[in-house]
Amino acid sequence: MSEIPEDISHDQHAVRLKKLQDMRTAGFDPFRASVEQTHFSAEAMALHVEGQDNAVTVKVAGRLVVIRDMGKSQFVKILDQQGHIQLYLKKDVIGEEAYAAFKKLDLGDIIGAEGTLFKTKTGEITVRVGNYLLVSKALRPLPEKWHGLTDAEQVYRQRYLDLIVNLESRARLMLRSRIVASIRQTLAERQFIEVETPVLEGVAGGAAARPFVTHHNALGADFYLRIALELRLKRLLVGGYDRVFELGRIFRNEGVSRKHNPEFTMLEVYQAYSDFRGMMQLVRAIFDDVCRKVLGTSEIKHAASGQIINFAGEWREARYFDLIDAAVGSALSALRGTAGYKAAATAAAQQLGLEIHPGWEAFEIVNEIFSKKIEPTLIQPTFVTHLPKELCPLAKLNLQDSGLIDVFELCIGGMEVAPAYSEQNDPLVQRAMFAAQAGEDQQKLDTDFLLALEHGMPPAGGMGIGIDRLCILLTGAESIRDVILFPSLRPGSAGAGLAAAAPV
RNA sequence: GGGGCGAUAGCUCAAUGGUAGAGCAGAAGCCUUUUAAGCUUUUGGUUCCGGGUUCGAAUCCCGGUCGCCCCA
Repeated sequence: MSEIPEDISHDQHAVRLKKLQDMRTAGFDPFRASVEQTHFSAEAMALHVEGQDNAVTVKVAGRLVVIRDMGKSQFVKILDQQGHIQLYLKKDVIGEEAYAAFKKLDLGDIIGAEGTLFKTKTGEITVRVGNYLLVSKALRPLPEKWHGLTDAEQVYRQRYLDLIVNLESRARLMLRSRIVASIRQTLAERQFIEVETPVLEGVAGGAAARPFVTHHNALGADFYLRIALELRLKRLLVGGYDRVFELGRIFRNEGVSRKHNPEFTMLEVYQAYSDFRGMMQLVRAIFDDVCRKVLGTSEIKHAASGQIINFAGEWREARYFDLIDAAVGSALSALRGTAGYKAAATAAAQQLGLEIHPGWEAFEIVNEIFSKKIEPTLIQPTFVTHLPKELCPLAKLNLQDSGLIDVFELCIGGMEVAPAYSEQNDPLVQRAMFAAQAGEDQQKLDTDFLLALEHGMPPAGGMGIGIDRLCILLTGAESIRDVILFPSLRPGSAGAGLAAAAPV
C-alpha cells in the first residue's frame, strides 16, 4: 500500500481514496451490488400532483452532479438515464449521522435515494429525501460544471465524461439510438427480416473501397473486413428471404475526416419483386416515421447552410443528366456515347473551375461535376435518378437507354444519404459488368456471388442508408464524430497521466 | 500524404522574452427552499515531450506526439 502524504487537500484523487479507506475501516462498503430504483428521474417528476406535496414516494438513483450545501440542509442533483432530478436533504429529517456522512460525499458519487415528491418555492419538483445510500464512490473529479468538457480529444476518448456533463452530447447520441430503433420498427412493420452476415470475408465486395486486412491464425488465412453488406444479402434473396435487411458496421481503410470514420454503420434493405421505385416509397416511410415518432417535426435546420429542410410533401425527382446539363449550361448529355463527349465534359468541368485528372474517363469527369457542383446544392430531399451505368455495376440497366441504370441517389443537405437500385439479377450481365468495372482498385471477383445469381435471384429493389450521415443530418451535428459514441482516433494518450497513478 | 491552428492546475481559460494567474472543483469554517446558491480563509504547476537560442523561455527556433480545420 502506498504512503499517503500528510497534506492531500490539493489532490482530489488522494482525498477521495482517503474517504474510501475511512469508509471501509468503518465497515461500510462504498461499492454496492444493487439499490432499488422505482422510477427514472423524469418518470418520478411526472408523478407529482400540483398542490399535493409529499403524497408520492419514489426511489431514484444516479450520479451526484450538483451539490448546493446550505449548512443544515442541502439541494443536490443526480443524473440518470432520463436526466436530472433534484433532491433535498435536511439534517433533522435524515438524522445527524446520515447527514454528516452525506456531507462527505463528492461530486460524481453514485447514490440511491428514497423520499417524497414536493415542489420548491422556485417551482422545481424535488425529492425530499428520507434516506439515501452511497452505491458507488467516484475516485476522480468531474469536469467543470458550467463549461463542461470542451477539449475535443477528451470528449471523444473519455466520452463517458462528455455524456455526464455535456447535455447536448447526451441528447444527440440518445437521438441516434431512437432513430435507429424507429428504422427497425418501420422495417419490421413491413415484414422485413433482420439478419447478421459475416464481417470477415474472403473477398471484400459490393463497393469500391480499400478494405482492412486481418489474419485468422487457426485457418492460416487472411480475411478482409467487409466494405458493404450487399453481396451477402442478395444471396439471401436467392435463398428465399424476400424482404431482408442488415443494420451493421462496415469498414473502409480510408482517411478520417468530418464526414468519414473508418468504421461506420450502414443499413441495407432488399425487397424481392420490388424495384427502385418501391425503394422510394420505403425511404419515405422511414423518414416519415422518424419525423413523426422521434423528431416530432418534419422540418429540421441544416447546420451547414442554415436552411430549413422540409421532409413533408412531395420530394423532388430529377434525372442525373438534366441536372448536369443545367449546371454546365449546355446539352452536354446529348454527346453521350460520341467521340467528342470526353473533350466536351473536360471543357465544361474546367469552365466550372474543377480540376480534372488526366487519367479520368468521361463518366468520372461528369461525376466530378455532379459531386462538386450539384450535390452540395441539393439541400431539400431530392431523388436523383437515371445515373450512368459506369457508376454502379450492380444495378439493372434502363430499358430505354442501356447507358443508364434504374437507380436513385437520395440527396439531402448537400449529401448523398441513400442510394437505391433495381438490382441486377441477370448473372451473365452481372459477370460482364464486374469484368468491365474500371479503376485501379479492381476488386477480386466474388465468384460465389455470381454462382448464387445463376441459381436465380428474384427481381428486387435494394437500398442503403448511411446511418451516421443520416444522424448528422437529423441531429444538426457538424461532424460524424459527434454522432458516433467512440469515433476512431489514433491510439493515444487517454488517461496516460492516470496510468501511473498509485494504486490503493 | 500536404498546409494551417492548437496543447498552461482535476476542468474552463489568462499571462510584452523578466517571480506562471483567475473562475469552477478541492481543503477549513459559516449558512435549514437553493438554481452557475452566497460569504470568509486556503492548497494545488514536468506550461504535451525532446533538443536549441538567450544572462533569463509558457512565450523565439528545430524535431516529435496527439487533436482540430482545410486540401488531395
